[in-house]
Formats: sequence, structure tokens, C-alpha cells
Amino acid sequence: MTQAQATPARATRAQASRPRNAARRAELVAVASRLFRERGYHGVGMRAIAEAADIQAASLYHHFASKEELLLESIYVVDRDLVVDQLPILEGEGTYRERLERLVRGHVGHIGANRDAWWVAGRELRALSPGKLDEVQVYRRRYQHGLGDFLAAGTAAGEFACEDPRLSALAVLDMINGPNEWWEPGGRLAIDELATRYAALALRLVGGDPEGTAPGPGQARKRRSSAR
Amino acid sequence: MTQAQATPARATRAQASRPRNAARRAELVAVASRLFRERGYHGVGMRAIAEAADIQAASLYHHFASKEELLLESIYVVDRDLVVDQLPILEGEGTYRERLERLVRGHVGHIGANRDAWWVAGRELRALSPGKLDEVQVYRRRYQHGLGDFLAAGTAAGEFACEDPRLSALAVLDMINGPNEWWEPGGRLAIDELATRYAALALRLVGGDPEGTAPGPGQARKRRSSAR
DNA sequence: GTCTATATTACGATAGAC
DNA sequence: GTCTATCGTAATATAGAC
Repeated sequence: MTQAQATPARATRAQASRPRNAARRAELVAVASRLFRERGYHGVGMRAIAEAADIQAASLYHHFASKEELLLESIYVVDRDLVVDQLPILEGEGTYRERLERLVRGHVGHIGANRDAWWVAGRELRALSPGKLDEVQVYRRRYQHGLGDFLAAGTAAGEFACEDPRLSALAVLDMINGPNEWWEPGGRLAIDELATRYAALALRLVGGDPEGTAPGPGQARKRRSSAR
Repeated sequence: MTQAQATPARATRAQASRPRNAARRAELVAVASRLFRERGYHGVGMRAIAEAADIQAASLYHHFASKEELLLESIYVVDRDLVVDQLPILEGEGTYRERLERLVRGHVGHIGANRDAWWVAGRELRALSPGKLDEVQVYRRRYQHGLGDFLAAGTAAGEFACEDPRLSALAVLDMINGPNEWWEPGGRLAIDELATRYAALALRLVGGDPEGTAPGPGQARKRRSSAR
């Protein structure tokens, strides 16, 4: 639920540490994510990460080959989940509208539940070496193209009205990634509430909400009273 | 146009350098912005900035008191323009729909014309000290609230259909800030083309495009052929 | 698996000559 | 306005004991 990796679940045996202690790694990644978020990747030293984890800097090198490996693990918490958990929603059950709503709610909810990792994934990509950067971007493109194909299919089916589904996918992603920049717990909207409302707005954006439109120019509106 | 500040325009006289040479400052800020964008604020040293500007590191301190001052100037190129040039569009002439389209086109166009500064303004805020950070956020909130009030007025006038104008303002800003993350020259869409299309999509998002909606569920579409 | 100690390099910033 | 030289600090990473 938080940003721990899935633990392999074997090795509940004795013998202690054969798979290089994945749980400990995940703990340390979570600590590093938090600091990367607060001060930026280059703004945090290995000494600071170690201090926050209550060990010495040198001990980190027992678990990770480099500082960059800590960064890569942080980022994968986000991009792996999007492709593994979110993308299949689009192939699942329900109308196109229902599936899009479910995707957006899950996406925004994931931001709220993994704030440190999202912040890092959104801002520190360039700190990766070219090879590792490519690996991450493969995931991103898969998510983006999956959504584009889905919007094209939904338009062909008459549920959406996207003239350029590829561009609409970018616009939707731009919008639903936005809360990563500004949402924080304790604000006006809880993350579930925000997720639901953004899902409705995304539906409008792709032309899938026949009720969310004002009448023609110059007429009075016939919808409900202006909230706020 | 580019990310140079407005030059004071006095001192075309003799005497050379009384107003601390604003043009030279702007040059150096542009160089710094480019490097901050490429490698991140903490990933770039004063020596690297100096080398790119073809002077020595110590010489930078003749123009700027600190590295942070270079960062602040980079960020202001964006936030000052938004409030000074963009916000007045909403108070200008035309229908609400026309004004929103103009704002979005100008906003996306500004991203395309000031890529380095936008990148830095979007990602390196946290590197500012708390006092300077507050100054920048005053600009940001003014832009955001200005758009929210405008959407509320446009809804009351019957041109938009925003149930929660404050949230719609965030959604629109999230969307139109998005190209800062992915647009680059030479891609599928020129920045003007992108700006026009995002303006149309923003209109949908606020319920201001009566033609951009698919019919009810289960029916065949009656709009133009599915592009691609 | 964590420690102490350290090698090496780079950092932001300053002093003072020209 | 730019230079050379340098101060003091902190960076990533390694060696080797326990």
C-alpha cells in the first residue's frame, strides 16, 4: 500500500538473508525517497540518507551499489505500478466511460498513497544515467500509448469524441498527473474525493460526458446553481 | 520573447555601467537556466556556469550575490510574465470562451518560447530559501485564483459549466502546464498548433464546447471520422 | 551487516591584483 | 569586470576490522 516493493514471500524459513534482504532494501528506499522529495536528489548526500536510516554512510553500500540505484528503485515504485496495476483496467470489464473513470481514480489515488515516490519520479528522471533512463521511459510510453489506443477505441465505439486520441491521451495524463505537484493531505479535498472529481473532468475532456456542457453562446444556463 | 528581462532602457547614455548592467545579468541568467534545466540546480556548480559563460567562477559573484540569486531570476522569468502578460487577458475583450482560448494559447506558447526557464520554475522551487519561495508562490496563487474567479464568472454567465470553479482552475492549469514536461521542438506538433488544440480541449474541460461531446451511451457517433 | 577511517574530488564563496 | 589563488566544507566511494 505504501511504496514498499512486493516482498518475495519465500525465505520465511530460517537461514535469514539469501535474497539480499529485499525488505531492508525497501525500507532504505523509502527513507531515500522522502529525502529526495524534500531536498532533491543532488541536494541529499549519502551521509544524510544514512543518518535518517540510523546507520553509517558506508553501510548503505552493502545494500546498494550506488546512490543512483537508490534513485532508480524510488522511481520504479511508480512506473511499475502504473503498467502492472493501472493499465490492465483499460482491458477489463465495463463501458469505455466506466473504465476511464476507474483508471483516473486509481491513478490519482496512487499519487496520494505514494507521494514521495511520485515526486521523485516526476522530477529527478534526468539524474539517471542514459541507460537507466531508457528503461524507465519504456514503462512510461507503454502507459501513454495504452491510454491513446483506448481513447481511439472508445471514440470508434461512440462513447468518446476525440479528434486526436494520441493528443487527448497526453492531455488527460497532464491533467491527472497534476495533483502530484500540489495535492497534500489535510487540504480542501481528500484524495478519494479529488480522484472522483478528476475522473468526471477527464470524462469531459474526452467528450464522454453528455451532461457537462453549457448551452450555446449568450443563453442563460439551465444547470444547477453555481456552487461557491 | 526569449527569457531576457525587460531592459530598463535608460542609460543608453555614456557612463557605461550605472544600473549594474542588466543586459549582462540576463545573459548570465539564460546560461544558468540552460544548465539548471539540463542537470538540475544542485547538479550544476558555479564553475560549470562560469565555464559555459566563458568567464571565471569568481566573476559571477560580481553580478550575483549567490547561486540562489541566479535561480530566483530564472524562475521569475516565468512567474512574472504569467501575472503581468497573461492574467490581464481574462479582464480583456471578448466572450468568456474567447478569453479562455486566448489565455491557454498564450500560456502554452510561453512554455515553448521559454523552455529552460519553465523547466527550472517547475522543478527547482524547493531549492529556494523559504523567504524567496514565498515571493514566488504569491505570483502563482494570483494566477490560479484569477483563473478560478474567471471560470466562476463564466459559469454564472452561462458560457461554462463548472460545478467547482476552483477545482476546474487547477485541472486546467494542470493540463496546460503539462507540455512543459514533454513538448520539444521538432516533435509531431509545432508549439502554435499544440497551443490551439489545447485551447480547444480546455474549453471542453470547463464545459464550454457544446459540440465536443459524444451522444448518449450505446449509440453510434454522428461526428467526423475517427482520425487515425 | 555495520562500523571507523580515509582517499579523492568538487563544492560555494572570498581576497585582492589588475 | 574579470582574473588567479585559496579557504573551508562536503560530496561519493572504498578498505578493512569486527
